[in-house]
Amino acid sequence: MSYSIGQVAAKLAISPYTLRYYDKEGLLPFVDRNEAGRRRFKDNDFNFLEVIVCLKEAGVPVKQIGSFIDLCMTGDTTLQARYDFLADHEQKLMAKMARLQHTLDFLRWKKWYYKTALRAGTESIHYLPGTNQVDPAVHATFEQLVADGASPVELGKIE
Amino acid sequence: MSYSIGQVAAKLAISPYTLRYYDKEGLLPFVDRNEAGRRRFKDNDFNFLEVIVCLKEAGVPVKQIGSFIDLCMTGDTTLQARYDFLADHEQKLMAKMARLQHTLDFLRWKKWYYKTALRAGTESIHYLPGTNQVDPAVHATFEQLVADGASPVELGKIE
DNA sequence: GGTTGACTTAGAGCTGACTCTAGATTCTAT
DNA sequence: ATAGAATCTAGAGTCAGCTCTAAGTCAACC
Repeated sequence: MSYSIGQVAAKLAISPYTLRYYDKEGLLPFVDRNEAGRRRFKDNDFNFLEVIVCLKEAGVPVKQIGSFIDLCMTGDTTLQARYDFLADHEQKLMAKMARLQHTLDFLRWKKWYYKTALRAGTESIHYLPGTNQVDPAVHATFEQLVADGASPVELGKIE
Repeated sequence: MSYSIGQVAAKLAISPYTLRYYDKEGLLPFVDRNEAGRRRFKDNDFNFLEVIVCLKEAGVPVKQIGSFIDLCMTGDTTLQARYDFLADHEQKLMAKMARLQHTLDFLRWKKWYYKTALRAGTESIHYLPGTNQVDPAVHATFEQLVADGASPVELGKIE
C-alpha cells in the first residue's frame, strides 16, 4: 500500500506544503518516489511521521528532528543516541508541563480575583484603601482558601 | 519604590529589548516616565507584568495580551470580559496539557522501543521477519505491559 | 570636565516555520 | 483524447517574536 502526499497530508491534518517543507529540511529521507518523481509514502513511513509529529508537538525544532531522523537512517550504531535524544526531550517536556501547571494555577487565581470583583461590581475591593494598587494580601487570601482545602478550579467558577 | 527597565528586565529574566517591544505593542500602557522620558516601573506594575508573563507562557499571542491589558485599563465595565478571557485561555491551556500528556506517553513508548532494541543490540528485533518494517504488534506489546500495571516511566528506564 | 554606562527612539535585521506562486508535468475520469 | 486535479521544483513572501543598530540623551563617577 502506498500513499500520495495529499493523502498523507489529509491523514495527518497538515498541509502538503508543510510536508514538502519537512522533506526539504531533511525530515523525510525515507520517502520513495515513483517513476515520475512523485512521493510515494509506505505504511512503514507512518512510524517515522508519528515520531515527527510527536517531536513537533513536544516543541522540538525542525532541525533537531532532522538530526534524529538522520540517526534513524544510520542504523543500529545510533540506538543509544536515539534513546538519549528521546530521554532528553522527555525531561524537557516534563519540565515544561510543570511550568504550564503553574501557569494554570495562576490563571485560576486571577479568575477568582475577577469573580470576586464581579460579585462586588468593582475591582477596587482588591485595592489598598485610598489607592489604585492591588493589596498584596488578596493573593494570600486566595492561597489560604486553597490551603484550607478549597479547589482552585471551583473557586474560579461563576454560579 | 520605582524601577528602571534594566532592573525589571533582570527581575523577570527577559531582555530590555523585549520589554520595549512589549511596550511598542501596547502591553505596558501603565508604565510611568520620568522627566527625561525614561520608564519608571512601580511596584503595582508587577501585577500586570506577572499576568503578561503568565499569558505568554500559556502561549497567548502578544496582540491578544494587548487586548487584555486594554480591558484592564478601561475599568470595571470590562470585569466580565476579563474573566471570560482568562476562562477561555484556562480551557485552551488544559487542552494543550492533555495533548502534551499524550506526547509524553508517546515518547515513553519510543524510549522502551529503543531500550529493548539496545538490549538486543539491534532494532531489527522489532521488524516483521525478513523486512525492514516495524511490526505493528510491538506497540501492542508495550500497551499490554502498561495495561498489566507497568509504569510507562519505569518501562523506559535503562538499568 | 570628560568618560562610561544605562537609557531613549525609529527602524532594520534575524529566525523559525511555514505558505504560497509560477510554470511545468503527470495522473484520473469522462 | 482531453479537461481538470494533483503533483513537482525553486524560490519568494509572510508572520510572530524578538534582537539589534544608530544616533542621541542623561546621570554618575574620577
